[in-house]
Amino acid sequence: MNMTAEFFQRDPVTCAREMIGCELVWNGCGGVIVETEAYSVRNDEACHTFTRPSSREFVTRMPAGTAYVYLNYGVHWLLNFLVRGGSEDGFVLIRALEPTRGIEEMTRRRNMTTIKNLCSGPGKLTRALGFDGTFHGRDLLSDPGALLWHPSAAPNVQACRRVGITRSADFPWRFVAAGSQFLSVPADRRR
DNA sequence: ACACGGATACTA
DNA sequence: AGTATCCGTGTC
Repeated sequence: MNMTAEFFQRDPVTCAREMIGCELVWNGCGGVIVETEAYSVRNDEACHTFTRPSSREFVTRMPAGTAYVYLNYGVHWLLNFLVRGGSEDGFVLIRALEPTRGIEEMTRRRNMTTIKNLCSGPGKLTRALGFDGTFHGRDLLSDPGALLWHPSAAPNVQACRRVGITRSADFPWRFVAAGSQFLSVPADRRR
C-alpha cells in the first residue's frame, strides 16, 4: 500500500519505527528501508530546528511528508521526511536501504560492484538514488517518479541510539531491521 | 586515524 | 568578512 501524508501526521518516533520495512524508490532505483532515525522539534538538541531558524520555518510552512534534504559536511545529501500535524513535529532521517531495484544504475552512480554497502548510509543512499539539493521541499508522496510502499508484513524492528551526533545522543531513536546486513553501523554500537 | 567540503548561523 | 559547527564517506 502506498504511503500518504496521513502517515506523517503522528510523531517522529512512531513514523521512524514504522518506516522500517517500507520500500523507497525513485525513478526505478531504491530498496527496502532498514535504518531510520527520529528527530523532534521538542527537547531534541540534535534536530535542525534547535539551531536553525530556516528549519523551524520549514516545519511551520510545509505539509506532512515533504522531503527535507540538506548537505552534510559539505559532501553528502541527507534525506529526511517532515513529520507534522500530529502529537509532535519533527523529521525522519533515512539512513540505509537494502537495495532491490535499479541496482545496475546505483552501482554505476556509486562506482562499486557489491550491493552490501551500496546504500548502507544516509549519504550513500542519496548518491545511489540520485538525490540532491533540488529535492529539498518537494512532495515525493504524490510524485509519479517516487514510490513509498508499506510492507505487507511488519518486520522485526530494533531501537538503539542515534549515530554520529553530539547533542541529545542518548535518545534511543534509531530504528533498524533486526539482523539486517545493510546497515550503516551495527545495531549494538554504543557511543 | 584523518582529510575532504559547503551550507547555515553566529559575531563584527 | 571571518569563524564554529554539522544527522558522513573513502582512503590512508
